[in-house]
Amino acid sequence: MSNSAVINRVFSILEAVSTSGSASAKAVADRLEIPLPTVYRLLHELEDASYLVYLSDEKQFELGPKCFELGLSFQQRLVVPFPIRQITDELHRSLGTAAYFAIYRGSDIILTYCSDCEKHPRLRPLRFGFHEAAHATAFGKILLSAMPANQRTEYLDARGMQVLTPQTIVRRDLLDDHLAEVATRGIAWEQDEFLPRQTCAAVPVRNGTGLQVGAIAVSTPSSRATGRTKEIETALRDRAGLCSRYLRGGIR
Amino acid sequence: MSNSAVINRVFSILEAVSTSGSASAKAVADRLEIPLPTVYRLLHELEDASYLVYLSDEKQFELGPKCFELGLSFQQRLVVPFPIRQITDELHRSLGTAAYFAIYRGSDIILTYCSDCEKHPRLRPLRFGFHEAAHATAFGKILLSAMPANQRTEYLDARGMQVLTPQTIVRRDLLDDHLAEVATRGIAWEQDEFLPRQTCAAVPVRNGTGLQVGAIAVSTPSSRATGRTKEIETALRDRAGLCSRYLRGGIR
DNA sequence: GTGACTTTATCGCCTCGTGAGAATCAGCAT
DNA sequence: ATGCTGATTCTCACGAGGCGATAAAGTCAC
Repeated sequence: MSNSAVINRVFSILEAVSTSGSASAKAVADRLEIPLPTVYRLLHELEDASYLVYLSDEKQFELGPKCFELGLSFQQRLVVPFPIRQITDELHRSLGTAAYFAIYRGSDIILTYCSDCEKHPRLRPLRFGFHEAAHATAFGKILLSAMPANQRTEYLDARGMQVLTPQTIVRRDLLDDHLAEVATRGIAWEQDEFLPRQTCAAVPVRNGTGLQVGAIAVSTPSSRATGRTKEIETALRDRAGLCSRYLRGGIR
Repeated sequence: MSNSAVINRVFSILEAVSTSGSASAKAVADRLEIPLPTVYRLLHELEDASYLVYLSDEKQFELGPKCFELGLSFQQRLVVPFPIRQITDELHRSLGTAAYFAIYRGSDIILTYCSDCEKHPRLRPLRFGFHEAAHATAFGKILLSAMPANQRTEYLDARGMQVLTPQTIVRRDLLDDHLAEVATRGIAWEQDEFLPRQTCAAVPVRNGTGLQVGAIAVSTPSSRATGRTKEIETALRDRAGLCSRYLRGGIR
């Protein structure tokens, strides 16, 4: 509603080129159902701004260097402090699971650090920058569990609740019950809800004022999680405390 | 000229936020001299599109996840084939210098792979994605030397010829002479022109049709380059040949 | 040179962006 | 509570400039 058509078009073009890898003017016009001359105009403006480049040999447009610079800038803005990385690494090693650190940002929670190895790889979709499917990930649930009801509704309505596995919780009432439990227990579990046969757990990290500012999490095959819940929970709470202490004071 | 004001404004806002790391609406308005209500409108459109996020606690806007996705997409588009990386790594090891691979893209040459180590670090500004200052870098000269005069003029006029060190060639006639020599010799040298006390060399890489498609390069402190020019040149030509052969055939 | 395609130029219509100004909201100190 | 300050949103009338059907020009392959 009430959005500038130009801006939407410009970004839809950028994204069309991005997902295609490279695209001709005509391909973009067809795909987005925008008249050709208009597409050319916008493509050229994007090219002038260095967000696109034109490969004249192949008559194709591709993403330009400015896109990479934006990505870099985003990344630099979210570098995780060394002590937090250390704590996450140590969690990874001691539990023998992939470990993650995620941080609040606006109304989202973004994965900013992964610690894994060949033997205990991270879940494929979980890389730096991941912020989707909050209802189906352990650290996403931490975010949701701390939200007031109306904000949670808004959040979930805006992004939807995708069905990722048969176990994904998609009924809103069930999710609310589940999140209430997460909030009281101070730990979020997720079994086969994001990826089949994979289990995750997350615990909130707080800053000096006691506010949740992020979460520390682990993932492991569900087969290796059974019988270790107590151990994992203790390890997570332990490391979350260390992170919170660092964010509170600086010194350990 | 004759550019859409909206589009320029949108991207200048995006870049203002990017360079500031985070910025309030008022700061953006002041910096770009755009009236406040307009800035708010555009900021919100960018927010709706997930190119910005609004941190309500701090009343600040920052780059959103879509920016990172664009950057990722750009990066994935330019991944260097494994054999080329191997050749560059091997060059790095055998010469004891940082080594680089850069590729043509549109009218630019973009650095797509760096091979370095603690002992032989790359030049700081040269990271993946680097494409500036073609007149002052060895692989940039490779690009320029292969351009017809009018195209070269256009290129240099568009980006200017920044003075980076006292040795940087900024007189167009001198550069043309220099590039003519680069073209005939098939190797580009750069001594203290990009960074003081640092020397680079680059040799073109060709594809099956004999067209230059990129360059392989090295950098080293100028003090360690003297007396080794022949050795470096041979090593570079050697590896460039391997790269070209790979691009020509696939098999080694 | 011919045909199929890509890219640019033209141009009047009319949308839709624009920004001054004012109202509203949010936070904070008194 | 009560102002006070600064951030944010709303309103609205003007007119710049985006839009796209159409057509012309360029480009390339065979």
